[in-house]
Amino acid sequence: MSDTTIKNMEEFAVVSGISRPTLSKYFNDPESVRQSTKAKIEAALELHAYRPNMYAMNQNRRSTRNIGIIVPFLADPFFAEIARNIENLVINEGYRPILLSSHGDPRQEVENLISLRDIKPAGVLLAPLGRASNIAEVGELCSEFPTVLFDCNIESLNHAFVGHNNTQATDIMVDYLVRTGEPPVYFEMKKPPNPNANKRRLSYINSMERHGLEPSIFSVDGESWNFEEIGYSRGKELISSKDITNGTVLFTNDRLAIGFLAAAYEMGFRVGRGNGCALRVAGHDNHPYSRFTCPALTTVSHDYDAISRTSVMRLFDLLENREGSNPTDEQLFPGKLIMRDSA
Amino acid sequence: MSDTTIKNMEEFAVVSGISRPTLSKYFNDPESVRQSTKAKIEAALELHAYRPNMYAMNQNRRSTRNIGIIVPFLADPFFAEIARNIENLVINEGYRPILLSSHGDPRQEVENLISLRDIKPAGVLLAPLGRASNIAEVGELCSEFPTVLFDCNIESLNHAFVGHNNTQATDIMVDYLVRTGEPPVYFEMKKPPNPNANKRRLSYINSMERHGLEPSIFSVDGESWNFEEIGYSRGKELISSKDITNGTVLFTNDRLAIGFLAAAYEMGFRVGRGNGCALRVAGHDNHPYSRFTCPALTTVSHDYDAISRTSVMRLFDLLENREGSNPTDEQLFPGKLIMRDSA
DNA sequence: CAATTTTTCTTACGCGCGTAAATTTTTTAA
DNA sequence: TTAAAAAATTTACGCGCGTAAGAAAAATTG
Repeated sequence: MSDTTIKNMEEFAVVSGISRPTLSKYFNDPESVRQSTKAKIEAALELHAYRPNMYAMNQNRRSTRNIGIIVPFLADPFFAEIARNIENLVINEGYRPILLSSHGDPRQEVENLISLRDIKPAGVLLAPLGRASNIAEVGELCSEFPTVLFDCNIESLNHAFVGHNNTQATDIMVDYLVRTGEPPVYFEMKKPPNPNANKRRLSYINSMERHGLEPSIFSVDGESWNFEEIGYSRGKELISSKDITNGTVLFTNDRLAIGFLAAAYEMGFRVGRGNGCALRVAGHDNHPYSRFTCPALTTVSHDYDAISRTSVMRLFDLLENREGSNPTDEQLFPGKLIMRDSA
Repeated sequence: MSDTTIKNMEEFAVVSGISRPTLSKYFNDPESVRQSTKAKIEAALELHAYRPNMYAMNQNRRSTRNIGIIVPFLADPFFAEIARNIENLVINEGYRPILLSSHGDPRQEVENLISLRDIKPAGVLLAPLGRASNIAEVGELCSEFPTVLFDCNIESLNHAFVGHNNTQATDIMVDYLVRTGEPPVYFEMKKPPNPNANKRRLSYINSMERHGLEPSIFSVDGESWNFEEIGYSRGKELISSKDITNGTVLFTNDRLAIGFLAAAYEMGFRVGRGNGCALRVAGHDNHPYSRFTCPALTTVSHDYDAISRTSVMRLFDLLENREGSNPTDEQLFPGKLIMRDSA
């Protein structure tokens, strides 16, 4: 590497012997110039470290290569994993992911949407908070930039969406539980932050009725994203009051189940499907920690890979051809039963 | 809101009746203009939605208001929490946090450092991967931008650092365990990705010797960040081979302990300090999930709040006054014993 | 080899804003 | 009321790059 510091494209044009407009072309797409000049440029690049100024580039570009990614709660390993997947896919497309978390707070979500506008993203991948989301703001964003919703749909927007088939997933779980033991009662939050919970509850009810069984639902208080805490404290109450002492409990999501398992353990109730187990417990999501609960949690997994891959793919469809694949399509991927020791 | 769309500061100057240079001043610091003009501007802002183009701003500014934040592994709720704290503090200072995760991969860490350069951050808060970090690259970044390291120091850089007092924290845990039961054996990874682990091991050894006890260490294989998996599988092996059947086990970190607890549970070993418990288990970090293990995990907490607050504070010290508070200082905050049921 | 196509070069302008200098206006102090 | 200080205005240039248009050079074709 040489000692001369190149501070702009003009200077790099001099040392590389390539004109600035051609360099500009190269940096926007290395394949758009002749092989021989590409080679020259890259040779010069080896000698004189230079990178175009991102702000100057994006100022004039019709479109930046930024892709906004908003998830509702990054401290949840579930979303952290999905975000990580999506980030990598976006990078592989030669774009620049900007990851933002709403931290479970609708105001933060709106803040994030505003931040995104500053960044003038080429497109955005948005997993909305759901029930609490500011639908008007989200709708505006969707019409402002090419956007794909994932994980949680806002149906009134009638916008491109890819996610998990909550109905089918709950269904196979109920089937499994009914087939292998006591039919499940259902444990959920009265006001779930995420509307997927509604789909899951309905699916539970339908499945139970299809089996000729009476649905039974515990709707507990709690509004935040502290699911483990809610599962733990409400679970303890229900066990104390003898509302739950045996049988099978199906939880809206793994995190509630994780909290409940802690409560059951603490109160001396053995969970599992073996002899001497009072309770069976099942979750939903295949949370990264569900393998390490005591006992390991039986759950339904999302098709993480298909969902993230398809979200990104559909976004780039939008970017390249706005008329392309039906932009209001909802695309769902089936869940997969993960049998472990808890049920 | 009016129907006229303002597309740049020039146009906004016309409709607001304020000159462009004054507007520029206002947007860089609303308090830098007279109250009366500030009021006029904000009145106009109500009528004509306008936001300065971020790219054009940052292109010419001596310094952007971007603050880069790099954490080693965002899918770990531990870092997710810290990152969330820091983000909020940065926003409160009127800056713009850019959060990047290295996903446990040193190459990704270098990628992140390079990405940061593009963004021309005013400053950066970096929690390095540690042992695997590319020290040369990190060092360059430190000299290029005002930087504060946190969580994990790279001592050879001799750079501003704020973190957890691993030595003291391990010490109080060993004290507690020795005082209340069997002295602990130590469980760690042979090649821990994070060098804090070395401090903890040394502290364990010292503490034990101070008590006149023989240190005993299990160094298990495994190099990745799948700590739970490692704790689980290695734990199962050690229990099977009867290397661990009773007594007290102190783990380098909570995530290893979480995995081990799952293994112990599966193999029918009861953990806790009550009667009928074969094993006591203790962790380190006060991981967000450590409250919900079976049994709840006794651990040592970082002073999350002080660490994130101080990191941000010291970065802004650097920003405002490069000569200020000794930039090579290492600042440690003591850990706090969290007694729960596992030990 | 000439004719055609493709690529590069030269020239020039614009993006939206920061910022400096000189001037004018407004506010504050005396 | 007047002088001094503070703030706003006008004017003008620059940041680093995108991009358009016409000329020139290089590669491809027959």
